[in-house]
Amino acid sequence: MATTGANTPRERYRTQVRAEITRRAWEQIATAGASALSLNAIAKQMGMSGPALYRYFASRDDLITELVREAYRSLAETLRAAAATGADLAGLARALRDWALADPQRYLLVYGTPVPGYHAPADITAISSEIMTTLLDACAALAPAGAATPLGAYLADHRDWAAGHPAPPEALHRFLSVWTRLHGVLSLELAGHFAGMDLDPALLFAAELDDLLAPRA
Amino acid sequence: MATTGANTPRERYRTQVRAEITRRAWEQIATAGASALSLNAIAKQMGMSGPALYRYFASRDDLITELVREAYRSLAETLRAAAATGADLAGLARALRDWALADPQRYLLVYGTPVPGYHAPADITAISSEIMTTLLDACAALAPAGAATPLGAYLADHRDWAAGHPAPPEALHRFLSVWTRLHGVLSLELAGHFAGMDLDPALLFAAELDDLLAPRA
DNA sequence: TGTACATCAGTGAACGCGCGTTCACTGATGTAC
DNA sequence: TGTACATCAGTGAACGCGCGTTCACTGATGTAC
Repeated sequence: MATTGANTPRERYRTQVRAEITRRAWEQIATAGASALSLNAIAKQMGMSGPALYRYFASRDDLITELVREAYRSLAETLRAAAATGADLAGLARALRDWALADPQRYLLVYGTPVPGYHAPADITAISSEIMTTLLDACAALAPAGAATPLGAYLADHRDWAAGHPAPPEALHRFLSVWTRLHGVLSLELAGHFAGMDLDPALLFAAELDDLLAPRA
Repeated sequence: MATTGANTPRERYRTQVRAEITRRAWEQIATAGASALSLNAIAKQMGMSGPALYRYFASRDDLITELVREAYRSLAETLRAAAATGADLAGLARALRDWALADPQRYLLVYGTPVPGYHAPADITAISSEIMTTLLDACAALAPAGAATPLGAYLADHRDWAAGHPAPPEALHRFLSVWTRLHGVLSLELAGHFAGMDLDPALLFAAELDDLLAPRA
């Protein structure tokens, strides 16, 4: 018996309904943000009574956790797929931006303002490090990132988060730059901070990426 | 008559109570995030009945707008004060980080996940551009930022957001880099994404800043 | 193939809660003569 | 200085709302003999 159920009609039905619930939840989040998510509102949209949803999710928090999990999984899969088709770091960066723009609130659910006190379950942090690994691979595959840096030296001693990845310290450094810098442009774009500035965010993102890939002095 | 009231005892009392309301509101936001902010809860904390607050704020949205305004003003003032004491770009960056760490939710209220559909009043965007101006000044005061870049050329044609600031295109480019990159490290730090990675966020921030100030190839 | 039983999706009523906001009011503070 | 009036902070009751969640239930679907 596969643990990945969905064999019997009942199991198929269950996963179908669960999928519809999360689909409507995403719509709601896209419209009004994650804090406005309401089980009752979703039930009403589906023509069901509120309590019915408790057959599928133990609580509202449980649903949100599942959404966070879906978001991480979706991003991990998107990057993995891009890497599988031979995308380099630049390609992964573009895939990241496309993924973020496809559903800004989904990106922000993962990388945006956290709910104070919320702690993600362990399996989610595992997916998160899968994402990092994919990007780290792409960083390591690039030409050497220039001279050793002070931060590189520090990272040589603090590389547990890389989960045994054999990337040299310079690649670790590059990964952190890529992550923080792409997130910087992207999150300001998604938050609308470039609106009204008559700037094309795509150009800012591209310029950031070019600079990240350019050789250094 | 100064429009900056607070002359009569009643006016002084009014501004005092308003200040206490916003102070408690900040405490609440720091504890549970902006979406959990509740007028009734603040009133209860102050030993007042809920409706009493309507003497001071027309609505919950009104209070939140005032908090956003306070946050922008506080940051503008912090940077302005640092610049006034001769701080260069690096000094302003450090002042920014200190300000953000002093109250993470305050930073995130300004630069974090936006509430879909919320539009800030005009006076707030004015303060926002004051912040940009201060940073832009510091960018322009630096040694020339290296060779002209494609983005610099683009910015030469899209500089309305700089509100007539005489900075050369390279300085505009540098400002955007500073803004997006510092925000990148800082927001990931505040969101707790470096937690569990055994990394010192201060070092990441410092490395980002060093790289921003280093001369380019 | 048919019958007895178990599983389980979904309902409707109900609980308790806290929310934002309005309204008519009391009582204290300030103002004008 | 004292009195009449206006201003205004704060109260308490009330409205309507939607929330998450529980519970006992009905009825359909699946399982075992």
